[in-house]
Amino acid sequence: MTMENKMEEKDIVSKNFIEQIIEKDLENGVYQHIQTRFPPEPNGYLHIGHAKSILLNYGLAQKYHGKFNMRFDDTNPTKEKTEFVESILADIRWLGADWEDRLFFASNYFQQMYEAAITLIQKGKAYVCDLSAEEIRAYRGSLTEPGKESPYRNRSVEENLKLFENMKNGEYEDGEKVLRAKIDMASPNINMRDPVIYRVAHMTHHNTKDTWCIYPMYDFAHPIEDAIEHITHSICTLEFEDHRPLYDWVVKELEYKEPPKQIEFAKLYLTNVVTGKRYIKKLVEDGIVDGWDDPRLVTIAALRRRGFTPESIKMFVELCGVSKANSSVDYAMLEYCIREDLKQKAPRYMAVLDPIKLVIDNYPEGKVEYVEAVNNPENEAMGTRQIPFGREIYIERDDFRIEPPKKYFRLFPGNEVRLMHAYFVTCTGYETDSEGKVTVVHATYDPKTKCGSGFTERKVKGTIHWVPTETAIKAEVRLYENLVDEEKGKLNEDGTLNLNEHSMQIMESCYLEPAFSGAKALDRFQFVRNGFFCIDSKDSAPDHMVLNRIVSLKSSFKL
RNA sequence: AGGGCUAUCGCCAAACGGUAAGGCACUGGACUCUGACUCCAGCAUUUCAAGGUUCGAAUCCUUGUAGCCCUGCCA
Repeated sequence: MTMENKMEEKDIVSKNFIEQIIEKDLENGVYQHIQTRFPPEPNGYLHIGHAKSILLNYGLAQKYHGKFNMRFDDTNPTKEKTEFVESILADIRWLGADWEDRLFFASNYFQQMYEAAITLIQKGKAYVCDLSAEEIRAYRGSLTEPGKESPYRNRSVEENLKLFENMKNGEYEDGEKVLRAKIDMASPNINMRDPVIYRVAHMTHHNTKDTWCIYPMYDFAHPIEDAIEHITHSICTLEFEDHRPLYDWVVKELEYKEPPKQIEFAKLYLTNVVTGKRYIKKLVEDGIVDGWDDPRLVTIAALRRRGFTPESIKMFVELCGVSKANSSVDYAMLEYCIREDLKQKAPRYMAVLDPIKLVIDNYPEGKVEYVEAVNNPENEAMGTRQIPFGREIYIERDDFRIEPPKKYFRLFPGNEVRLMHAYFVTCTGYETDSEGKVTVVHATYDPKTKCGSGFTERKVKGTIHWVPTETAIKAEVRLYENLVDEEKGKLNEDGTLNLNEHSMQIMESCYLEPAFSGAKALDRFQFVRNGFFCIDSKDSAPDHMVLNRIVSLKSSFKL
């Protein structure tokens, strides 16, 4: 069954709560169409959690024949960089979310936001406040006590208008004055206690440069951005639930037709994995990882470099579902998705990580023959390849035991196994060095048992991988494991992380089939559980292959 | 005068008063030129707890409990 079929099956079974809201809105004529958006602030790289939001918003737009907008929420020049704009767009493109010609910047709406603020002032719903940041905090009250009103709360409309214009014209220092919404200082919701909606910041903005020295706050800007773009369902994460009354207030006071509605869902966390922009940023800045695309991270760039496909991430996100319950998804689910996708499209090659020489004593010296191997038994369209076979080959050290444990059915003295794509061989002996370490394994082969010969007279329990000694390609391999936080994937109180010690292993060497013609470039590989490798590439989409022997080494056979 | 949100299997997650879907993980077994894949079987008499309403409750009511978020001129 294909991934698509599985997904379709799921769709039949249930709809998530956001889909239910949308369908009800469409039925009741609240909206004639639906429009969603993904609105990141360009202050870092995207990670797996953002993928959920992107794919959710894009998927919803597709499902209900609506539109999906890309929008940078760049209302705070102190944190944003153009560098991040580019990386974010590249990641979203890679994920396959298509914003068509609708790429927007909140900063392009600054004029409209400025005018909206004036509207509020004229309606007596906003005022310029001279209190300092500290004073505002003090006046705001606490979680259990109401706030008290600012002495500047009742300035006249005319005075507010003048003062706000002065703010815009740069007549005040940063922090000297702010514009506040006039709502309710006694509200149990702290966000409604006359929130600041405009602040002064003399700073060059990545997009608008020095045009403005006042910038709108998120709570004021976001509903306006959504309304301007005719967004219907403004989907965000749980921590904004408390902001929804303010969102609705802005949209109502500004009298937008068919106002957007905010819907919140739970963020995606991966169990024991460092998620969260803030934490990833710290790892990058502290040099604990090589960069934003370090394969041990779960940024989109890292997952791509590590070999995850857009399809696998899409499948993962859909499998996780959408709800309002805080949860942490098992990393095994992500691994399942990449296995599911790659097993159809990755060629299955052989490789030996820790080699031991196997000499087939009854095979003619100097003879080389080619055996034919299917590239992917589950996908015949991938064709076949020829592998040179000879008297001496490498096998995996772990595939030979002098004293086999119970139920071990690979090579040991007297036992016969299949060399994948080649012949049956029977182990006849072995050599060791002075320390007892096995250096060479001896065997004999049975010419009748060649792959493709149709030989069925007897069977073997084990099939092992091999590479020719002469023509194998030697490469350095890095086996990456997750950067795991033994606690919760979050920082400790003192700012440190509880990282595992073995977040990366480096293998000295790896012997690969000659099929890897571009092997000189292949100095780095990544390991995905159950034997999926990909070529580590910063510049292009990674090539994948499946090294099947790893499957048994890493996963199935537990001694 | 605090407010908001959430609790269903080890992990996600359906169920919308009619008798606990599905996926991941795990455990058996079959198959196998990859100990993989695939296949088949198993995996919540019970939904945070305790009461109540009802012929019938995960769903409604009451009272608790636990977790997450909120006191930026961040988003």
